[in-house]
Amino acid sequence: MTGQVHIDSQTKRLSRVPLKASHAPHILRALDAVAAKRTYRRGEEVCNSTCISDCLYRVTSGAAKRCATFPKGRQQIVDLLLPDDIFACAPNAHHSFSIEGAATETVLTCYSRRRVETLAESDSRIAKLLSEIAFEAVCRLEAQLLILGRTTALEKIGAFLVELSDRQSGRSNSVVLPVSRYDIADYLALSVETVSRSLTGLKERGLISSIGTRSIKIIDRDALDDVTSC
Amino acid sequence: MTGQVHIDSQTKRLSRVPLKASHAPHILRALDAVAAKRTYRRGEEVCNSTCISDCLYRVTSGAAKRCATFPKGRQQIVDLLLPDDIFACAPNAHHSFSIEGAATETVLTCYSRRRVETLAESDSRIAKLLSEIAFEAVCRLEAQLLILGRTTALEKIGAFLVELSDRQSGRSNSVVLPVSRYDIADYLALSVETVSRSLTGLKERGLISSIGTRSIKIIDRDALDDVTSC
DNA sequence: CGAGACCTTGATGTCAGTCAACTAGTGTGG
DNA sequence: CCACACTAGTTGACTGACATCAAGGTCTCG
Repeated sequence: MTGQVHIDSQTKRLSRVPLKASHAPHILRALDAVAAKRTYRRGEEVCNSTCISDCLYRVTSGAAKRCATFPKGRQQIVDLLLPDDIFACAPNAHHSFSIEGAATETVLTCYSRRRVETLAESDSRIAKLLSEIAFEAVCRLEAQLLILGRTTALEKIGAFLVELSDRQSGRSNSVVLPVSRYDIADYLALSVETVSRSLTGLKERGLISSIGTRSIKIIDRDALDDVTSC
Repeated sequence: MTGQVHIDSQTKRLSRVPLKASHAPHILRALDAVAAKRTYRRGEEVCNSTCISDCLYRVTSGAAKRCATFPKGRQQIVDLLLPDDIFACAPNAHHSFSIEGAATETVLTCYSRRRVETLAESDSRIAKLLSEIAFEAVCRLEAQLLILGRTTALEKIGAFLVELSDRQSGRSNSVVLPVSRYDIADYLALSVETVSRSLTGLKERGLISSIGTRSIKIIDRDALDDVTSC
């Protein structure tokens, strides 16, 4: 399917390979002529689950977040959408979700969902594409679930950085944080303070270094993997 | 799609409706003639992500768990499969999953995945069914994510019971725990002791009562929802 | 310059993990 | 039949980690 497992012969460790082996974005891009592009600012709402959107979105640049709001106000980010991720705003019986821009500038390409679904009925490749989109969503959610399942904040932050690094550039050691610490906190179910403290903790241990507040360099990836694995 | 939102006029609260509005199990059941049934015992492995299975499973009775094992031994249950849930064992680049029987007796119906996928290419209803299966998986994962995202153990346990109640009988107030406390702990990323303590805590508050160890009655659902919502 | 969002650090209380002990049920084999 | 081992569940004592509250710092934008 999408993404493959490679065994790094040196470290005998499962190395992460970006999941972008999918050709779904490529196929969708063929429809860009009839698609609409829009730029969203941080916090600007793309859509929410009360209004059933007739759109399929592809992140072109920046980042979007799908978040659920608990009755007492706390937010939980359920999915972090990065460039080339495709998503729709499905209604959900149990919770109300909203999708917002998360980076300072987020560009989304919007495809007519009905059109794509109609195409899917005659073209099995499009149908397969829809399955693949869902499959990738499952993969992202599983990955986040495993991050949330970790016990300590350091493990969560470490795993988050590793995941982000994999999803972004694949092999490079520099990670760009597209979202604020507050969003990271909502993503990891931590408080902002703990996020901040954990990052400085990783710096003090010499595992990462920061270039500004929004860019991080992974110095000792093996040690980071050790911290991460619980 | 699957599942609908009803507003309970009395309580003005979003009431949960089972997601089983899906007709996917129904369609698949039409294939039961060419499907294989098997019974699994607790802990028995159905398949794991190293061997790519050519099967699509439907839970007929009992319960199955999809779990990931962290390097240092801890287990995280990533998906809890209850009767009429459909799942496959997809390979995952990042983690190794295994699917095991979780109830004492779990019956799975196994369909040929290749056959279903071939059917999907000619029959758009089958293709849609595959999308729907994925969509339901996304719903389950999102629900679990929101449970894991809660802060206190009481909230997690409460939300877990509510979710289980919804997925099982819909409206009845009795919840059958198909899995052990240990599995609940792995599902909620808690320790067994905390699971036990939280359950007795809910009992002491008079929100639930237990009939044996594996069956629970929800006494005060509103109060349980209050505990749950953070 | 001031306002506001974003980030960091410190002090403190609470909650959950860990270790340990105990009970109950279940199955096995002599 | 009983002794034994094993699994499942519960409860208690203790410690460590995270949330919370509070304060101060940095940056951007009007």
